[in-house]
Amino acid sequence: MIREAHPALAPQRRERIRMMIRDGGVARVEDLRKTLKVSVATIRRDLEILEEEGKVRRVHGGAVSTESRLEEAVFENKTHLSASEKQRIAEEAYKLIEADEAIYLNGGSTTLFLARLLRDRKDLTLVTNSLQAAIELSDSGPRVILTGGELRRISQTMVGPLTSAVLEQVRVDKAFMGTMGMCLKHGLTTTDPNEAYSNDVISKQAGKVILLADSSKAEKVCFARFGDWDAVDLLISDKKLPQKFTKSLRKRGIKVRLS
Amino acid sequence: MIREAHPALAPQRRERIRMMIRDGGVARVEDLRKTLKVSVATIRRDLEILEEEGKVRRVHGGAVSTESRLEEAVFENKTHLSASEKQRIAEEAYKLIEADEAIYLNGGSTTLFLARLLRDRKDLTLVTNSLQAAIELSDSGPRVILTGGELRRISQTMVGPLTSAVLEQVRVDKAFMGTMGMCLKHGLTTTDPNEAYSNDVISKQAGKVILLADSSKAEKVCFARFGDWDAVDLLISDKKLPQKFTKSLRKRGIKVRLS
DNA sequence: TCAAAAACGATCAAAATCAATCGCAAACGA
DNA sequence: TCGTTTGCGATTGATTTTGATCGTTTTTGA
Repeated sequence: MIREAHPALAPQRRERIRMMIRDGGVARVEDLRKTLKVSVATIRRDLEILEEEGKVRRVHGGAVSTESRLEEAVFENKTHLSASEKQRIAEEAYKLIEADEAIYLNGGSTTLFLARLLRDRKDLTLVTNSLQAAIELSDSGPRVILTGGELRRISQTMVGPLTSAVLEQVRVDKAFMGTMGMCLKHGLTTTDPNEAYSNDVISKQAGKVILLADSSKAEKVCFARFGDWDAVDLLISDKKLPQKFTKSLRKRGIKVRLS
Repeated sequence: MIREAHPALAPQRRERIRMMIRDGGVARVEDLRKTLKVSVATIRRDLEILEEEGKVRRVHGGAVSTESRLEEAVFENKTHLSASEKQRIAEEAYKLIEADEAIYLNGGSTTLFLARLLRDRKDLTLVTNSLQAAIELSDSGPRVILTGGELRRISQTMVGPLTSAVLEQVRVDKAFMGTMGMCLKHGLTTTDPNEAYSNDVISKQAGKVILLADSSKAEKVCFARFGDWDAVDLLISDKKLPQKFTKSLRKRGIKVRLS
């Protein structure tokens, strides 16, 4: 029987399960097994304990949350839509992060996936305007710096003029940015002008700007424009991204990586 | 048997272990052994001592922090310790809030109770450095403005120099402040200097400073001093507060209300 | 309604971790 | 100098955790 080299401590693992179930509302045993890299037996035992503690309720195939959290339908649905693409994009992005770097994550489901990968990276400094990312890393992981500002409920991010007060005082090596829309002609767009403004500010403070966007975002245009393609160093997307899109960007000197 | 040339003194080593566990939330025996270059037996003995002192909780494979949220029970216990007093104090404080006001809440369990009472107050603007308060009100309630800054894991608050960048740009009608210690002689104190500094800054930006502290805080002194009794307009506490305490404050022109 | 598939629970063995014990070496005081 | 104390490392048997197996139960879909 081969055991993991440096397994997480049991309470750590259970806490993570609890978080996943709380945030997602539900979790399947199989998904937990893959994420945590332990056997289903262990997952089941953990769920049993968590159920005794009243933190989750077991059902056939997994468990559901008892601590009904904020999680509104809108946000969650978006997270699970094309979740596997987002996961792969996040994993690809993770490879770019070197030791002791300072990075920025904005709000959005793709960047949240990336945040979850940072749990064991105590060497990093993470700057973010995403409340969800902060919650995810609130018990362990990198040094976390929140931007502050007004809480925008629908996206669970901090935005507005106050945000830039903090942003202007930090420098990050890499900014990983999710976006709502990316269009060759109209550039990068999101729904809220305040959100756009924050993205703009941090782009200028970042050594490299790395755009994380699955193919569903291609040629979409939202209300508020931010940055410009020129500011982007690298786009990480999935294989369904139209060839034309990739080509055009590369012609402009923007690297494109498809996971 | 080969011993290290200049081994750290035992208490030094234990302090280091305690710090590592506090910062990281957890530590495994094997990792500690490699870091500190002593045998596992020694690590275990140290953990045993630290557990007796209540500083860590041992688990199979290592130990977890008792101060972090990982060990939910402890945090919850602290919240529930004299919970009814805190609840009543919060309710009393709530009565002071008028329509359309801007208020500030710092971190702490008492202010968290107050935050929970604000769920239906869409007219208010809430400024806070407490992640927990923000989560509590993340789906509905007042306009929420977070201060930003570095996330302090133990208290789940945002602190440090970056915080003041935002704080200096806002004005609030009333600041509701929890504290760790209040002493007639040594003033108001908390455990972390950064936390203290944030409290200081907002005190100056507030129309009225209202201290929320149950009687267990009386005559307690912690490490980092903030503000001063002169800055406080009103103290809300419970009936167990020593008479002498109440009298002395009133003589100084500070209102005291016992719920 | 029935059969295949998936998930479950119980059980056992391997591996990691733990606790108890011993002995050594340095520090200390008489 | 000598005995005592203290801290540490090593050994060994016990305990805990984990993964795999297998028979049973639940779900799913025809």
